Amino acid sequence: MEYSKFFKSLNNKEISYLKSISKIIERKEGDIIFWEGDTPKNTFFLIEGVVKIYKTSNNGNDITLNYILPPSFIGEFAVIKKISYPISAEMESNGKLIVFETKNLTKFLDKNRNFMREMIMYLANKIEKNYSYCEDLMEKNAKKKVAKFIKEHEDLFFSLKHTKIASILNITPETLSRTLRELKNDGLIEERKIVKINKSKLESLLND
Amino acid sequence: MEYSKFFKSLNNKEISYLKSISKIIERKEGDIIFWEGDTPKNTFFLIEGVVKIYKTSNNGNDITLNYILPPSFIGEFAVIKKISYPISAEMESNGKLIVFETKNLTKFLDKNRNFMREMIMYLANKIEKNYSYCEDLMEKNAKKKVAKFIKEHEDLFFSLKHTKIASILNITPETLSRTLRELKNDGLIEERKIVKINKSKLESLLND
DNA sequence: CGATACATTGAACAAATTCAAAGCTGGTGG
DNA sequence: CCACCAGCTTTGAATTTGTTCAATGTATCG
Repeated sequence: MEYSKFFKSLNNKEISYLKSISKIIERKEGDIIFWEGDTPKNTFFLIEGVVKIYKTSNNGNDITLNYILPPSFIGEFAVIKKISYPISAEMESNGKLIVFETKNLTKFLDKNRNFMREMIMYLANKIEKNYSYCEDLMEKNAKKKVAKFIKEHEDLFFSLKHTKIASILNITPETLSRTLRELKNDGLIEERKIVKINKSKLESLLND
Repeated sequence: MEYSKFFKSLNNKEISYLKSISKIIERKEGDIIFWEGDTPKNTFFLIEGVVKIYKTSNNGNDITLNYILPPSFIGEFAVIKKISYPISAEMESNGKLIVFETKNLTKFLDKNRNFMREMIMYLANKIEKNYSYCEDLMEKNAKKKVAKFIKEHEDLFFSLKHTKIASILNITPETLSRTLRELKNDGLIEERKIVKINKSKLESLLND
């Protein structure tokens, strides 16, 4: 796996150091990456799939605070602050992660100026994304909320289950279902039936 | 003004450099710090007051994305990313700001390892706060939303106008008013009437 | 004493949630 | 190959909750 794709400012030696203090793991939809309260002994970097950041409230409901698309660290702020995770992270789809040993990673960060620069840029990006996500969430009109999500994440719209999309948008699956119907009625979404072409049968028909 | 209070890792020389590329300004409630679309020629650091971060949607409604309490940079991510502000910032109360020349500040950041470290910690903090704010906003129940705000920001609850609090919480002033009444009825809030003591009149009564 | 800005209240309305039931779909075992 | 099950999706009806808009109340300041 080409780490250099994710950490562009680092030279070969530095990249191989990062490789030496990490490993790549695969995770399935529904797998938990870390729970609220966990100590960040490992630092996770998403390279494939979708991750949901959430909190479980007293009454047991999950509130989605963010979703993370690769390439991105997950919960890096707790790592940097050296506090236990105040949030949970769960796979919303199958995916892959780089898992770093936190201790070595933070040591490396503290020593390496380029990596620091990259981290600053990375954190700034994350803040921007969080604002943008927050903006989407605060849209109270479900129709606009869903429309925005489809527009910005067509790929996720087709690859994630509706329950997962609903959870990302903090709406109920029922509302999502009804909203999609409305969007279809309004002609904003077209329903395409997938037509499988069975070539051999076509051939045989033509040859009759 | 003791910059060293805000930038703890810097030595005297560095602090006086920061002073040389900045000035302190005062702003009043309702003043705009920057508009969405502005180029971040200046970088703002809040040292007193409350700032609202928001976006104006197509239909003209403001959506609050965050509120900022001192000491804190405002819109620092746009400065770091060298993009124009994708958000607006407005004073929700009277306050004070440090205004840096962005060009010199970013140059300084790029050269100074301690400042970089401090910035990384600072950005991590901001991400954490944003999640926490997001959590509060996503609470759909107005009663809990308001209760949480009062609990976490008793000072702001008493110092900000209700319209400002409502705007921070993304609810209408009417809802806030009704919610506060409910909280009072439930005994979660006690209404204390402030009794002003007019000492001179008291004196004169006693001297009669 | 207005005037102005802010706060509260009421009634009608809009929109999402909840809960229950029914519909689909893909996979498994007989 | 069919029947059945489990998980996901859709639909309906009742309910809850916040918004909107209009009106009234309240406070502060010249």
